[in-house]
Amino acid sequence: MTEEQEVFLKHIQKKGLKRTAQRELILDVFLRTEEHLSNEDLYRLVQKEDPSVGQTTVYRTLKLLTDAGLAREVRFGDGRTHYEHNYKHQHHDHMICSECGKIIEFYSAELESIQDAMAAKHRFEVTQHLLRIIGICAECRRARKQKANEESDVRPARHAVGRSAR
Amino acid sequence: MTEEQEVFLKHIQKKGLKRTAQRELILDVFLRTEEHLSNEDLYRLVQKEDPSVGQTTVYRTLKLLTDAGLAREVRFGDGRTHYEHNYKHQHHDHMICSECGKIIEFYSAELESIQDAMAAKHRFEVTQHLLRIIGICAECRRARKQKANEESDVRPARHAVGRSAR
DNA sequence: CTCAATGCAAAGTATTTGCACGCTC
DNA sequence: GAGCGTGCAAATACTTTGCATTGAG
Repeated sequence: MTEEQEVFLKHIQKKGLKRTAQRELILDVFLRTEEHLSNEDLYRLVQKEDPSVGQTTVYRTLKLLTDAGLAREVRFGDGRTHYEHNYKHQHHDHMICSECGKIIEFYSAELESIQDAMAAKHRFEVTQHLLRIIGICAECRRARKQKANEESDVRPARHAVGRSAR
Repeated sequence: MTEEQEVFLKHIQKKGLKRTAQRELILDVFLRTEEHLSNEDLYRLVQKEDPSVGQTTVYRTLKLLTDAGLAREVRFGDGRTHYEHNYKHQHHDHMICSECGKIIEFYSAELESIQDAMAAKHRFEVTQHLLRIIGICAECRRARKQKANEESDVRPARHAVGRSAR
């Protein structure tokens, strides 16, 4: 049994809840997937292994995993909630490319310590923090630049490019 | 006319849109309110001055204001989108008390520069960033401590306190 | 045997869209 | 006058809840 499963079991027992096949399957699939999963994503993956599992159960189990400290909720601002591993995973932050949707994870000890210092200054006890940097990734920038060059046959075009929303 | 109104007007004209009483009222109410407004919040405030304005219009106008650079979307993770002033307002971040819901705004130049450095390292062009620190504010901590002291007549209680979600 | 867990359908939220009518430009 | 803007109702999208049934302890 993995450590995570033990943590889960302990949580279940402490809360007087029950161990069920669905919960174990959902946990299992979640653990196997090193990504930012939305409810829907996880639901689909679980479905592949047991089509009888309902979406509601996935919703409920993800909350449970979050409670147990195995998962972490992340909202990227696209309307749905994503979950990522939280057990023995170093805290990290995200850069999101608004062009291609790619998510880059990064970590900076300096960032963390300054955040803590800011919190301390306001005598605020930190439970968690979330940093999201939105912008354009290296690849999309390159693609963009290339396109601009192709167009520059006609006109230098040194103005800012208007960005499209949503 | 305030600077903001000029910016708005210019945006409207540039886009070939139209100046309407509703848009002006909504902008006006928004500018008067130095808070994090949800759509609903703004809608209610606008309603007080003109009950005929529809909620849809508020939704659409807030998007417009965001486009014009006057407002900024902020998602605190409670499911709805909030808006705050963005014109000539220094970028700032938020600490959110999970106990009382209070929002503390703060700013750190160091944080900003490290974020920029991290982005540069990944050759990522930053459009915007959002930092949210969730925890317990000074007041709620005090209240909590006091309560703990009152209870300590019975038992020293030096264990960690379990936090409640949502 | 008791009470939690599940799956379905229905109910909630928050937000967007289709449409007929009204109002700027 | 042409086309955008508006308000309403309906449609969406995501998530939660009520309920009868199933299953774990």
